[in-house]
Parts: sequence; structure tokens; C-alpha cells
Amino acid sequence: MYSKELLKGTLQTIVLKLLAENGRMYGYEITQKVKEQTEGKIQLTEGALYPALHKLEAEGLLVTETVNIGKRIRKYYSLTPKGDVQTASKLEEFSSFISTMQFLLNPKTS
Amino acid sequence: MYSKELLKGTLQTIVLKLLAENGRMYGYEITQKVKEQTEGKIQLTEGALYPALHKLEAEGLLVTETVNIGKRIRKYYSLTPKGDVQTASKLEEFSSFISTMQFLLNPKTS
DNA sequence: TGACAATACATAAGACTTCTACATATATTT
DNA sequence: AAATATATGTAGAAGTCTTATGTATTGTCA
Repeated sequence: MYSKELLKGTLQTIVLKLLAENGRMYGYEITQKVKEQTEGKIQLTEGALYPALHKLEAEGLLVTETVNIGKRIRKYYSLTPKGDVQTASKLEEFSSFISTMQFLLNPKTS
Repeated sequence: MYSKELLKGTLQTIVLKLLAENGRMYGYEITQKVKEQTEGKIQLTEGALYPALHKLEAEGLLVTETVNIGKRIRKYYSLTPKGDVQTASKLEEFSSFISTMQFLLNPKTS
């Protein structure tokens, strides 16, 4: 597990990228996918994820579909066209940020 | 300039690494160095930097030396042995975090 | 020489993100 | 029957950083 601060600012990017890859996902599924793909190194908490999802929805980047699974409700999130655009730009920004940081922190080998 | 959120959690690491490289530096010098080395892509604000420096000092990772340049005061910061250790561990953590993120965001090529 | 920009320190108030803890409820495993 | 996993969500607090402000000295250029 990484210090929490590092994760700040990357949660949105992670969520958007996963949705772009998987079409549609629900909250719990996202937490599990991240945990699984990072071998437990990144674990999203509900307290961070749900507010983030709601915010992205309010901004028009995500839409929801509610599905009944037995008696339980499941809320699927998927990208809007605007969300697609934002995902691409977030990924690009993150990638550029990493390059800059790697250069800054490792000027000899970069 | 990157969205502010991305920078979160990296400020300490940046400061520690610069001090490890340059021996001792003062606040303004740090802001200029970062700006210069990142071609303006990362710009530290004083409101973020000084509280961070004070915090690191309070934690025993940095010590200060005050030097008078004419009538102006200059406060040099340098790493303590404890600071050296922390720098290494922060850099390691950041590097590992980047690997994980790259894998997560780009599963095909990683 | 007067004005402006750069150097250099610093704090205060607020925004934003995330965490911890809690609340609720169903389904599955032991 | 109890515990764990699935599933969504909120409230309050913590932490980091931003914006704005303040003070003072030094350098530059018109």
C-alpha cells in the first residue's frame, strides 16, 4: 500500500480508464478490479470512490444505469462522449506528468 | 502546467531529492530549480513550499542555517541523516507507485 | 531617479480530495 | 447461526495545496 497522498489526483484517471476499457462497471466492481490488477497495492475506499463517481456523473462524464440483481440494486457507470474525451486527455496528462517527474527525480538516467 | 491534483503527495519527494542532490538550498532556490528543470511544467508556490519545509524540519528530516546576504536573510535547508533515509524510501515508493500506475493504465504495453 | 520586476521570506483562509467510520441490506459460506 | 462477501452510500475529519496577502531588499531599465 502506498502513502495515501500519492494516490490523490489519480483516482479520477483510474476510474475513467477502467470504464473506457470495460464498457460499464459498478462501484464495487471497480474497487475489486483495481485491487486485483495492482496485486493489492492500490485499494480504493468507498469513501473516496462513491463521491468521485457522483462528481464525474454530475460533470456529465458518466451516466448510470440501475439494474436489479435479485433484491439488490446495482448501479452501472459508463462513459459519455464527453467522458471519452476527458479520459484521453487525463491519460495524456498523467503520462506527461510521469515523464517530467522521472526526469526531475532521476536526471542522470532519463 | 499540470492539473494541481497530480502534484499532490509529490512535493515532499521533490524537495528531499533536490536537497540530496544539491547539499543545501533555500526556499526560493528550490522553486527556481524545479521550474528550470521541468521547463516550467511544475511550478511550486510559496504557500505550498514553506509549510512543507517547516513540516519536514519539525519532523527532523531537515535542518536550517540562516545566512545574511547584505540585509536580506537567507535560510538554507539541508538533510539530516534521518532525512537521507527518508529520501531514499520516498523515492523508492514513488518509483514503485509509477510502475503500478503504468501497469494499471496501460495493461497492453507494460 | 523613479518605477517595476525579481529576490526572499512567510502566513491565513479556504478549497478540494481522500480517509475513517458508520449505516444499511442481501447473498454466500462455514 | 454466525461470519464474511457483496453492494451502495453519507458524515465528519484530516491533510495538502491554492489563492491571496504581507513585508522587505535588490537589481534593472527607461
